[in-house]
Amino acid sequence: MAEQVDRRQALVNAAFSAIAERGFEGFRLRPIAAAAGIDHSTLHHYFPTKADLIAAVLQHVTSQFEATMHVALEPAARLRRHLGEIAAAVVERPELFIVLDEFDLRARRDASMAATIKRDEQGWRDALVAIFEEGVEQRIWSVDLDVNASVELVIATLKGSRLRPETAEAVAKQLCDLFSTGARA
Amino acid sequence: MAEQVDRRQALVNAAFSAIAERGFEGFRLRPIAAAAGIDHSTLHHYFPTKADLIAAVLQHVTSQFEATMHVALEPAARLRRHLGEIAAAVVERPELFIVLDEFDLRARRDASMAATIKRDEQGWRDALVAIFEEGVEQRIWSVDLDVNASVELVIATLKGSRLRPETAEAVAKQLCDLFSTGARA
Amino acid sequence: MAEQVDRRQALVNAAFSAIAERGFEGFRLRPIAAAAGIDHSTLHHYFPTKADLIAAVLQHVTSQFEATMHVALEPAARLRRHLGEIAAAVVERPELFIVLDEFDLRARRDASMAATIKRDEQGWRDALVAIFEEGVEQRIWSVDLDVNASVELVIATLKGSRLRPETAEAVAKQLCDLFSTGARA
Amino acid sequence: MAEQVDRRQALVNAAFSAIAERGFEGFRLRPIAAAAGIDHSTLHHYFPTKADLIAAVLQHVTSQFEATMHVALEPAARLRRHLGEIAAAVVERPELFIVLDEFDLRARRDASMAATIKRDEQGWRDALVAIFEEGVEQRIWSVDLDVNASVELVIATLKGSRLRPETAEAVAKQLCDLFSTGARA
DNA sequence: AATGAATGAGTATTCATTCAT
DNA sequence: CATGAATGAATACTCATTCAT
Repeated sequence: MAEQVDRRQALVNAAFSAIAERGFEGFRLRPIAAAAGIDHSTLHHYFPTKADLIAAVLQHVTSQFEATMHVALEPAARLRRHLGEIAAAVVERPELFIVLDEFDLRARRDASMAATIKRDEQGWRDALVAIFEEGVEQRIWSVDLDVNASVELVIATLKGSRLRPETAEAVAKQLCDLFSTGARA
Repeated sequence: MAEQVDRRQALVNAAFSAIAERGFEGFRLRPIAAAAGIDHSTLHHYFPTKADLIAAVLQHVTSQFEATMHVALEPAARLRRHLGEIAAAVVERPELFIVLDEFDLRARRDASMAATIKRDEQGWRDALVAIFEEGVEQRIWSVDLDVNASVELVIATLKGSRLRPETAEAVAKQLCDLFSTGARA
Repeated sequence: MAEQVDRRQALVNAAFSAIAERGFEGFRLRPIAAAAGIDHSTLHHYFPTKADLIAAVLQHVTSQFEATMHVALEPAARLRRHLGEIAAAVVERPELFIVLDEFDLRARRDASMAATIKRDEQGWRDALVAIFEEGVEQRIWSVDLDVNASVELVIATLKGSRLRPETAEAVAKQLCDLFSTGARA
Repeated sequence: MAEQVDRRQALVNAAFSAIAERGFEGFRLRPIAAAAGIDHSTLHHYFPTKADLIAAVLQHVTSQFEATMHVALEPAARLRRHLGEIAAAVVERPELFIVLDEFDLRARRDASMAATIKRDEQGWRDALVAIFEEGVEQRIWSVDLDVNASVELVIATLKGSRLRPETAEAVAKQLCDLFSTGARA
């Protein structure tokens, strides 16, 4: 029983690494099976089709993004903490975000993949909305602040940082500073 | 003579559309040739290898991004104008940005592609640096403004908006507002 | 288990016949697979590349030339017997020698093939050297006999007979007669 | 007019070199045309089909083997001279003999090629027959000498030497010595 | 559960040849 | 004469999937 779970997980891990390194374009089942130490036809016992394995990888990836929101903190600090943590994650585990990018791009042509991603992002989006709404309520930010646009800005910025991990932290900090103090002389 | 150019261009256009619609993963030469109305072996007369065609598509894509900087404007207005124009382009021609995303992702595994993209982006990066440096000089923005981080923030944000065209304009405006006035109450 | 060996052998046999009949120039994999009664892609299950199949054919061919030297015989008789046996083989199985010729020619441009052939020929060459050295020692042949040149002469003659099987036996006999009566001590 | 002849010859020369270096297996028309400095479709103006060009190469090769028999010499000396000259040619222009080998092998599957080669060889064969018949007549060699077998032996030996130019001269000398001392009347 | 043999549709690429110019 | 565009049949090789064992 445990074997099964392990094998499945080994396959998902191998698939994840393969996608991170070579993208979907060069994603082939045989090397995945080989990396997991099993015959390539045995792989089909665990994942009947290639799409099934890919779906499992997506699950695996999204499951790593349990919202790390620190609700106890006041909004500005919470935003800073959140942006910092994600930027740090981009630096520490760039493959995770590379793979996410692959999935984001693929979701454009795969409805079920798009749905999974959207569901997963909703939690994130809601948490960000909460930050900004609380911040406005507490007069940290102006009542004129466009909450939705701010949320999308944060999301877009973080997504856009994924391909350049080396700039992720500076970018996150800069965005945070703009929200905190603005840029005027 | 004109025929040649047309055929080549027709192939590049067909390839561009195919990548926009199906990504690199499903990018096959036969349908491209068919879409251009020629035999698939004739395609190789124009582009000896698949990579050659892809390179031509990349050229075609990057050539559409002639810097649209309005140097006459003062820095803040220039930034606003620039962000607005790109956001508008994302809305009007989302495929262009989708394909750019495909190339960005592919560049991670293809050095020559990475070089082409980097060269192309350098002009953009330089123009943004100029905006912020002039802005700081003219005391529009604080001398403490991290110019490089700001540039990367703008780039990351715009790249991150590519996958969600519907939010691109609001996001660009929000970023611009933060630079102009900040968000404080 | 037996199936596997049979299929592999069937492919090698079919490949051998194809090379004998049409040479390397017209050597294509599909007809080989068809002759062995399998799909052309299944062929790649047994021989990943064309070169692998060709290498197997070479092995198969060289393995048929286990030295048929009769060490018990005295040198002159041994030479006569050897020449006679090879000439007879050229007559009985001309395809074997045709294919050998194809490989000899190909070896000029394929180092690993050249190595295999050379290794295989070394045994033959050594056995011939032994015949002539013993013959000189026993004063059957003159001490002035150039052993190496004699060995190369035998080899060249036999190789040169491959393309004209109908003359092979007369040629072998004639060469033998010359050695019998013309090189005496 | 002279241009035409030159172009044709340039193509034949280029084709000859290509066959010498890569054999028939890798013999392609485009590189031949390129080597001759013309477009690949212009080649078809001079040689409508690939086979036509190959036939011209064969003509070119066989034309280089004008019998170099020195009829004035007495038979044994004539044989020695002839063998020496061919062996020297093998050493000096190995490509010529390599290409001949390619043609010999190909002639097995191409009747018209076989005919051309046979016709060309007939002159050689006749000259060798004359040597041995005169030699027997003049009691240089025994009346028991098998003239035809001797001729075929000479031919086989020389053909067999083609693939090993480095041994050609020693082999020719050895064969000659055997005839000198071993077939005496 | 696991294997390896088998499949067939598909992949880029090649090449002799033809044809309009 | 010469060109380059165009063809189509062929070529080795790939890969997800299936099936008998």
